[in-house]
Amino acid sequence: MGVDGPVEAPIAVRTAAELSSTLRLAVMRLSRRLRSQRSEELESLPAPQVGALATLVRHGTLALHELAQYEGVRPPSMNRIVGQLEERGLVERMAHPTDRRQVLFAPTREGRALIKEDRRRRDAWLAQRLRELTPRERETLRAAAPVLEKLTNL
Amino acid sequence: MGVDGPVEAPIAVRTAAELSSTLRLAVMRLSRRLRSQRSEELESLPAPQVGALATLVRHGTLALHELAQYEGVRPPSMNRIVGQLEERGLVERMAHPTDRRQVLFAPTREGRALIKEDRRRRDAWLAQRLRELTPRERETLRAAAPVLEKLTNL
DNA sequence: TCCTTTACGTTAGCCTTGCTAACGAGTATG
DNA sequence: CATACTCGTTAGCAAGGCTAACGTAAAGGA
Repeated sequence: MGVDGPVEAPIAVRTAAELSSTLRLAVMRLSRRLRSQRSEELESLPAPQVGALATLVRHGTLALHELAQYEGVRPPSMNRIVGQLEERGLVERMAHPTDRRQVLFAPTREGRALIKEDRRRRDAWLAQRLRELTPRERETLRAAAPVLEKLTNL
Repeated sequence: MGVDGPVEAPIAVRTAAELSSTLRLAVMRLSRRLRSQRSEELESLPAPQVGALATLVRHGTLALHELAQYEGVRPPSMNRIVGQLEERGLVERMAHPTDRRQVLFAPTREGRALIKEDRRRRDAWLAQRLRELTPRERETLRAAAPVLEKLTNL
């Protein structure tokens, strides 16, 4: 670690393989840093609950098995998670309009506020880092952002 | 699909706040995708063991408490983790040359090979995605890679 | 239509993994 | 040389994931 070249000559990215591995490393590390910038109120919430709540905020209303699938967890596990979220008043359950087997979950106003605050927090952290770049570097990232976004949809 | 240029009108990234949130979202999503591309041999290894092994490969030789710190885990937990890695022949323990309290851990040849294969796997996945971009988009990412790397070091 | 099959959510019970507390051995410090 | 501190380890506890099994609801076939 810590063997950085001079600032004027950052690591050259020439070959396709270099591009892959540099990009992979940077993205993984940056996401770790971002993940650690959790807001204080969410600190007290276990990670699985945060994940489920965030997914509910993103998608609106989901059945239990759908939510479990999104979170990469089995229905019984998700059952426990949403139970805890419900106890804290962060999600609410309701009956499916036509299929009475399904139980739908949606975030409450409070749940939504919590997630929003967390995003705001991470954005603020990243924004501060971006301010420490040169205008030219920011411009580069501005151009790259849509491409990175496209990459996640391939 | 558009041939070239901003025909698809991807999300415009104008303000600083937009840049932060777009970048944050893309980085988090991309890292999730990357994380899921774990190599088959590592599939069988629990995540904590993979993490510890990867850290050992990156840093070479570490004492137990250092490794625990890197992985954000308490010494007793790390103790169990390296015990399991040792059983599988992926790491080996040795005495500290001067301080007889400390126990040093280093990856074995096999452990190193496993992590290397995993990285190769993820690189291959990302490289394939990159090939699906336009040359112009790749060029954009090539310019952005060093900036992203710098970002992780701020 | 009725009977069988499938899907959904829930409960029960197990296993893994993290933690704190406590301790012995080794090192630093007065 | 006695005391305080550090490191690794063990023991025991709590949380969270999983599979198995079950009741209810919907879908499908004779």
